[in-house]
Amino acid sequence: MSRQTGPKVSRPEPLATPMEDTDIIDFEIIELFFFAYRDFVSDPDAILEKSGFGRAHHRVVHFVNRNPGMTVADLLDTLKITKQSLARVLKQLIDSGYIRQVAGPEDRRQRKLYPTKSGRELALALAEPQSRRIERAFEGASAEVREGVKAFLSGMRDRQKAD
Amino acid sequence: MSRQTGPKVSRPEPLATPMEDTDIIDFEIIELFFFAYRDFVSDPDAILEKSGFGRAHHRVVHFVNRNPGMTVADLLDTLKITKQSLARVLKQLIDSGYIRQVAGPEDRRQRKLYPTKSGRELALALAEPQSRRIERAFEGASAEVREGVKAFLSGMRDRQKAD
DNA sequence: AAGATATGTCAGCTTTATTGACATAAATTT
DNA sequence: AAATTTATGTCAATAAAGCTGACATATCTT
Repeated sequence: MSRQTGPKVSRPEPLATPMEDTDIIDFEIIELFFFAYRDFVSDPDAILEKSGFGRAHHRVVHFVNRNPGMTVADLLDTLKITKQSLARVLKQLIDSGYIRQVAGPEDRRQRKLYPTKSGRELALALAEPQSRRIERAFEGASAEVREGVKAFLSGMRDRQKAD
Repeated sequence: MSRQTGPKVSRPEPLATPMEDTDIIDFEIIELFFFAYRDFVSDPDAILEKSGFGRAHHRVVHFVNRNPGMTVADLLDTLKITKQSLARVLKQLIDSGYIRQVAGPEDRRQRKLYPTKSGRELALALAEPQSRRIERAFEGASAEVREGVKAFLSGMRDRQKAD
């Protein structure tokens, strides 16, 4: 296929030894985290594709339900995506009747976002399998471990970057 | 803008109350997990974009380094993506000298994948900030909590689905 | 010899993101 | 009042990373 035709290039030797955890690198957790998240989002993904929505819609529905009245700017800040990326997704959710916009009572430039009843239901339906998965993962865990997991996940976040 | 022009459609009322944790839904962990993962992958993303690579390249480099000699089929299985999706990314990594293919010694149809020296270095460079983040998140955690976090992450994975 | 398997490749499509440019309405500053 | 800034929306083009379907090749198995 790519059978080395041109002038012979000396290619570096392949390494056969696996990369293991070292003093400085914790590959085990890195990998566990990857698999955990991959499967964690697969539940809602399966539900969403029936409605023609994707992961991006899920995030928007989730946060608007958690913080009704949040503005578009708040949402951009939370999701760390661009305005244009959000726009399409948000428009579809509004057109489908899952989210409503209301002009801000003080600042009328703002568009405050609220879930509708069906938006609330969608958010709950999406969260349910994830929540069951979490409960399963906690099976047999002590209260200390449960709190420890929360602290760990919280500690994985970026510290506030100047703004 | 989208100023309701046509026949008046009665739109559902917006809901103003936030969704809180219930007996059945654990929104807190769902959200912590989202933020944790978002920031966790942002470190390598920043490194990768300098080389013109993306998240997909990272995953391939990681797993080939962890399991040198794995085949293309193994990788497809691990990443749960399609052959065609993998092909483009893998080709770029091979062309750039980070990964080498070697025909299987027993089954010569197989292409066993190995990292080169620079492939190993890339994998380590990508893992390093993630590992520091993990260590930071574990600060002050007891051995029990550390084990509990691993068990939790492991428990979040899908159980084996029949194959 | 026939069929199955592992891989590669071509062509086209979709989703989710990106950037840049510009428009509008409302609030704020001068 | 005029100018500027802010919050939002929108148009156009692009990119990354996935997808499906179809087909080719080499190799192994029966």
